[in-house]
Amino acid sequence: MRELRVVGGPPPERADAAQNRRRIVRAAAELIARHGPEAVSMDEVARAAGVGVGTVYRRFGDRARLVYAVIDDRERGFQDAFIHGPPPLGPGAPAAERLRAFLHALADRTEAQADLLVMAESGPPDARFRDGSYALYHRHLAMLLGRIRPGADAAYLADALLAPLAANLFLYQRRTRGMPLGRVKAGLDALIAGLIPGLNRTDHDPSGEGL
Amino acid sequence: MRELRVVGGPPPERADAAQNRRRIVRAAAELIARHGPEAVSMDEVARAAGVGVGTVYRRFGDRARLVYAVIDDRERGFQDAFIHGPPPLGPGAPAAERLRAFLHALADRTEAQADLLVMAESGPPDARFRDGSYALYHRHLAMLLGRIRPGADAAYLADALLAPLAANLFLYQRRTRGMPLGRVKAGLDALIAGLIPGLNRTDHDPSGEGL
DNA sequence: AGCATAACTGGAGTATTCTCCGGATACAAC
DNA sequence: GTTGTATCCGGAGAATACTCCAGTTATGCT
Repeated sequence: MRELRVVGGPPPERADAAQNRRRIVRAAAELIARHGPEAVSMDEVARAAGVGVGTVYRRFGDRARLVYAVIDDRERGFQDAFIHGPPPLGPGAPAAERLRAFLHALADRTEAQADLLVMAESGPPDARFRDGSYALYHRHLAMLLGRIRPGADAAYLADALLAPLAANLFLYQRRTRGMPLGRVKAGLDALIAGLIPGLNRTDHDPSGEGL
Repeated sequence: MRELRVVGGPPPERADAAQNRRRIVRAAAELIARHGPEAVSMDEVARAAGVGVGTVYRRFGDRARLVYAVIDDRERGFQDAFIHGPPPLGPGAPAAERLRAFLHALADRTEAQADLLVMAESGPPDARFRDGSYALYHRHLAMLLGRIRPGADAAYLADALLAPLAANLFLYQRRTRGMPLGRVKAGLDALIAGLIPGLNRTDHDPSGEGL
């Protein structure tokens, strides 16, 4: 009995190709960890992985996608913390609380991966959006917003709330403007306060954490 | 009687250098208009301007700054429409109305210059922020926000309201997601509605323009 | 006018991303 | 096992952003 391929699905990846992919990602991650994200060229990655540079491009298409593959490797845990994990990030808490918790968690992730993210978001202008994780965050945010404000344009607002966490702006605020991380989170709170019925009259930090 | 240079100011630009700068910007603008922004290499610009490529880099530092120079050339009018122009964009209208008008005008500008802006915002990650116009928009927005919500973090919120109008996101929404321009503006209205006391309870378009 | 010097010029050179395609190879069918 | 073929491999090559520096020129001072 032979298993049939899903109609229209992509052809399965050959075993050697899959192994090469893993080797490339691992080599890239190690080089980045050792020399910093900017100092690592595609040729070096290819050599360290023991493959030709053509293979790297065949697997990943461009530099941005390779870097995203490294990032995804690091944050698989975060990716389902807000889907399956415990409240307030995961299901169980009110949507407004989940929204806030999600943005804070995303700020923490951006802080942790900032250099890698900046590198990934350079390159093609749509690099950030075509990556699977952006779509995931967008869907999640749109779902929460849809519950909080049924009449609003959740798809637009999801993009608009993700935009201030673009790595280039985030890093500019943190490094050049010198804003502490807590101030960024408090600013995000102020931004969403207006979108949450019942909170829009106060400028106080609802959690009492201060900045 | 000799005129003294302002202490600490940059040395004045030599006459031939100023002429070369104008020739470079003009050549770049013409090449971009003819072949599209992506098809223009720095070497071509240099040749068309009749200078060496080293001169282009001496004047502008990198590709992003050259493109911003071309953009600035095109929108000098817009730059003071919201500073000296008539209401609701310029002074005279309530701050909340000016805020809304400004974001709409900025959306129109982003629409008009989208390809150029995308090109300019590629390159160094902080390309967008170090350009003079970003600082101008940021100051203006922070000033308006400071009047509307004295207690809020105007500097952060100004960045956050500029973020959804980053060219790469804007173009992705317009072209890939297929959002009409009016929907972007309506979404921005929804975003700021929460920041403006008294408007935060309605999802209606306050202007009645629809989308 | 002549001179000293700081600024400018331009093109060869470097580094890097990404493309292309002839040859090798894994996998399926028999 | 053998064979056919779709997929994959890898390095040479093209394109291009940016650097460097030896020679030139504008500018201010005397």
